[in-house]
Amino acid sequence: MNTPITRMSSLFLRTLREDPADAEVPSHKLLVRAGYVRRVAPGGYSWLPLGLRVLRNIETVVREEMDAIGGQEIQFPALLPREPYEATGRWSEYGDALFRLKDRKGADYLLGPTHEELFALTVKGEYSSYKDYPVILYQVQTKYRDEARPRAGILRGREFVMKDSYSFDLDDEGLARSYQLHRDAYIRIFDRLGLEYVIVKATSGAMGGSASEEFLAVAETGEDTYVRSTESGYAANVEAVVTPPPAEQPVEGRPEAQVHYTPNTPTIETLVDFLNKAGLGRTFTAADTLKNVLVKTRQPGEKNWELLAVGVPGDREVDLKRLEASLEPAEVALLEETDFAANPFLVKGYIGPGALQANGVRYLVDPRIVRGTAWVTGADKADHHVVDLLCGRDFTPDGTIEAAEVREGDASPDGHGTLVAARGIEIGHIFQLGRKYTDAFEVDALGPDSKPVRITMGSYGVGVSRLVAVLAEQHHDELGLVWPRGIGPADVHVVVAGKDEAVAEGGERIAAQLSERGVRVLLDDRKATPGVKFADAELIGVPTILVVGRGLAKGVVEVKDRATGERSEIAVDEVVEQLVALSAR
RNA sequence: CGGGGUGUGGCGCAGCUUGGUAGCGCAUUCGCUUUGGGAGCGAAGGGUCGCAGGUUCAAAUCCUGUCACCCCGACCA
Repeated sequence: MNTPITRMSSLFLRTLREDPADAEVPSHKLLVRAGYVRRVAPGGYSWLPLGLRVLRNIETVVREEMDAIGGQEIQFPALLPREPYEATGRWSEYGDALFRLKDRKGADYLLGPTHEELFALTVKGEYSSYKDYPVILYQVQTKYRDEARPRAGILRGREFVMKDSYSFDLDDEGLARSYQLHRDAYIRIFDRLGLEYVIVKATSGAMGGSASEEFLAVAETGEDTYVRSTESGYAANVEAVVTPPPAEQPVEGRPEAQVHYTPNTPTIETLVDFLNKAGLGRTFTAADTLKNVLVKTRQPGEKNWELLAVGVPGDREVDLKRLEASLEPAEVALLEETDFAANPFLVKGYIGPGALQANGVRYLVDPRIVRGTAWVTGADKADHHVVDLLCGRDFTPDGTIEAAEVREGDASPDGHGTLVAARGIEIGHIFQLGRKYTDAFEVDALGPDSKPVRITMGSYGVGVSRLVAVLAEQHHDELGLVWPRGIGPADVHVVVAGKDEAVAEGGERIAAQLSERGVRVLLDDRKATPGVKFADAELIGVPTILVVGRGLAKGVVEVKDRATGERSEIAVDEVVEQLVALSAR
């Protein structure tokens, strides 16, 4: 029960009065200023004593909730051989984000970005009967990703701590149960941490698999954009929004497509303007036009790029993130001048479905472009557009693709309400992987009928180190950090304010009493002025600040709530009881 | 990889245009004063000015090259 007292006089800590020059977001500035972390390399941070405590506290919450759903903790090396990742294709599919290295013999290794392969192989190695399943295994481990651009301090590093767990089930119902268990556990974890977050539909990215949701912490500084419906519970990462298609229309009896001479109309805006002045007897908007954007794609491991045309309504931009998510795991790049030169049928600014399909270019369109819709689009020669080009009659796309930007005010995909957008930071991601990995390694259990059953798998991640920054992002004010109770580096920060011996002894005595009762105490016993100590206490962000100072002679001390700023004078002989009650979780 | 920016004591910055013995604030050390809101006075330690080459009597400053880092965009816990 007796917890050690942390003395500021000997704590390995130096706070900074000024923001570090390289920090932009509040969490980065404050965690560095308050002495929680220090930068060592781009995307690599060392954890100093206070920071490490917060990290460990978060790990504890995560472990408790994982254990509560029957998860069993194990630990793999971060340094892994190439072969398992070769077997699942991820050695190449993961792309440049994978840290690859060679040992002295020239053998390929990688630093694990996530461990589906190893877990699948391990289960295969140990378990062989249906009686062994289901099982949930997890680890809390340092992961490595060669991020193109680490940023925002520990929010996006190249080395970070992740809790990753994996479920193994005999059938889809079992997988659904394991998925739900994790979903519920994550809700408990993030609730306990006092986070504001949303659960959104997600794309599965490089992991493969089907059902997938993300937990996004609400934060303006977040890198993910998500949308939610104004009227229903629908919420999704913009990358995962599925566009509801309009009704098809009849093709018979519709006006013929007509090519018009449209000089000087290389953009949608100039085109619409021109048509509306051309006396065609109707008004056009950008949404009546069909914009064809050319990109090139390359499958993982391939050398050659392939042309792809994407058709979207002219009033919308192509959202590259959405496009890439749709084409995963293929790489996507915009065309360069040399590509246009090599394909003379592509007339920049006037590309239409005709030339694309005549030249065998794969042509995918936005789901809004359904059979019977009429479009204004390029006529494949400079300064010419075609009007009334009818989908299903004059052109037939090779399929649809989610690539157009999602906008606030768009209809919600579930048919209820419209969408609004906000930003978030991904803190958890849950996947129903299915059998991608168990197929690769032939992970089977022998069923009751003595026939093999292919195991189905789920994978679930929590960004543990990222959570330190996310908490800082959501819980701070202009003075510094404000940790939720139980998560911060201490429960009570005792400030000895005053130089005389009695005050110092009073602080020591209360600190000792608190520690005997299991309260984690940070005791500021430094010979600094009160102003310095108050400022540091506020910067460090322990939830309760206890000031032992001039009131002590009258038998009172001051308790300050860091979050609300509320102060109250409490009798010395009652304060310990009160703080014990406050700090009990 | 594209665009923008920065490299000067531990941290934050000035000096560079117009070459001439490297400076300020914070932090650190010592002394005295001070002690409920980042104290005052005095003293002190600490810098290959990112690196390499060039121009020059002389380079932090000008020229060339190079490296690193940060920020904005494409990847992800």
